[in-house]
Amino acid sequence: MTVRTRFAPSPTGYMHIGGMRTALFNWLFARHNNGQFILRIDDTDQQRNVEEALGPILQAFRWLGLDWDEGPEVGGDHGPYFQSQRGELYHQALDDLLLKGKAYRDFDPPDVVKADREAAEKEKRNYMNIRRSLELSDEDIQRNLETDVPYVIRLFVPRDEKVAINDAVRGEVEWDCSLIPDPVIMRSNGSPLYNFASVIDDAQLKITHIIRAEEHLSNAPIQVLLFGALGYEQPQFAHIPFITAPGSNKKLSKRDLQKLRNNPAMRKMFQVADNILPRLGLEVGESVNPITVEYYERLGFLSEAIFNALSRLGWSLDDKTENMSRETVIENFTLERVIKSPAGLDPEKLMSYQEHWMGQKSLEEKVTGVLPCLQRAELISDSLSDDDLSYVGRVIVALDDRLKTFSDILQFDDFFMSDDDLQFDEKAIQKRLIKPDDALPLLKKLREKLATVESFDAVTTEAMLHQFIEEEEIKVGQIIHALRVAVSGKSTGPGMFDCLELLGRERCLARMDRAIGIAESASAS
RNA sequence: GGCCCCAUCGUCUAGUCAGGCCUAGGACACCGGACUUUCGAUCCGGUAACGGGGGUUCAAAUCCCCCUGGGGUCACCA
Repeated sequence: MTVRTRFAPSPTGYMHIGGMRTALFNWLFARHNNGQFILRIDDTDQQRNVEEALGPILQAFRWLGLDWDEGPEVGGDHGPYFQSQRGELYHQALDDLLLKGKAYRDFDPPDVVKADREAAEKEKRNYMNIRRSLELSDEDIQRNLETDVPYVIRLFVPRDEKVAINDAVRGEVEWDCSLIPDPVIMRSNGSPLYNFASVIDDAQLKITHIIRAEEHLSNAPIQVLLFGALGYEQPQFAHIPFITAPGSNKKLSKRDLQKLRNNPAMRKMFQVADNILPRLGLEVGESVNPITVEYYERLGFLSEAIFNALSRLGWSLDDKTENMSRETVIENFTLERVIKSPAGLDPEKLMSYQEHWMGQKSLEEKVTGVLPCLQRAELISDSLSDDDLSYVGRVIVALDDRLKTFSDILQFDDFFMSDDDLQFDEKAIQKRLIKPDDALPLLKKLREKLATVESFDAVTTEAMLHQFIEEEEIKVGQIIHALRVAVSGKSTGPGMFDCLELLGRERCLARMDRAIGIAESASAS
């Protein structure tokens, strides 16, 4: 039998990282078993524009490299793949259940049901719905229908039975039906509820394995009952652990976005977003934040890294392998190696995957990755000459592994700013140019020497600087920090002489003049 | 509260089903050292865990029971 798995996102306008991980496991299981992965869209009661809200979600799938065999854009033999278009199928199933007596119309108005529930709560007993409508005669029911008395349809739960699943990750889990109230499967307005629609869809789409997050475990008994009542075979369930916020064991939720900001492990991710996103013309919000996939794409993370990190949330290959390619994960992914306990998202671990995969990238790939960031931040023009490209390449070579995400290039914007626009870090100027008494005189002397050095390549300037140090009888540290601040505006950066060579003589001298001017006027006042 | 799930270093996890190879392995983080003009990187080294209590057994992280702790879910949401 062909393995078929699915993921059923609601068109919300963003892809949650936890949902992405669930989708990934479904996709991996399908790919590992040469099966099919289906995307189905849960767009019942959607007010917003579905197509627009679906865009970022499909984009997240494409970015991560998760292709789907059936679903939006690609179609398939089991469609439609939008729940909103499957209404007819739900009603056929409903009629079937009603006919077989497996479901019934409940004419109790909502306030009566609510009162029942409150009464049970008050008496501290378990609420079970009172099946008053089951007492109705056929004539009563007929009359109710003719006079349009509103009703919902409930599944008739056989209270003397037990339901069980053999979960692929959790093993045998059993529920006592005597504790399960009859669930509503169709609203009074005629629309189906999730638990019901989902079962119909899964059955009709011939889904063999339902892989979903643990929070759905309590939906399982009802769905199992539904599969049985409809005469469908029960699919294999696999309830994978949900993802928790760093240092917590609570489910990572979009509702706790503000709380996450204060989470020590997440703080850095938000700070990066606050600093970088505006420069890219974006801002932190519902759709772009550390728990959405778009955040990582926008900030120039590698999809290989996110794929790797997501794979490791609740799954491992063995006792030591951490860095895995898509192929390796597909080849080795089994539900057997999915863990039961919650999986915590660790931004630092994620970053270590990112560093690993960035290290695998060629210079060309890095240039390509960095360009959109530079262009969006208007640090480089949209029409690039070969010289521009090779300059970006040389900067990246100098940056070496300081470039961890593509957007990190913005931290080294001094290579791309004009000499007049360059911002000097005030603290750095203070510490390196103003505070040491000898800094300014030395820097001025060095400036004159640099102006006359015959070539401005890294080797020559380095040799020159060492000669300068000997002549002045100083240590490297007494001049090089001042030089760095003067030339880049910052106190840290790539190798000093690489920086000089990249910028070239004219730009270095111009920047040194500006820095000297700033420092002098600051110390004068 | 009912039902259900879970429990190994600070974190993610290997080991649990088929008890001994576990003086509990790896990774991230952290601490120290080396290198270094800064930052970063790299290389060496180090600290650090089986929630508690009972069993079973020659032997328990692993099997059984109880306790404790944490979590999920209880809609005419998905």
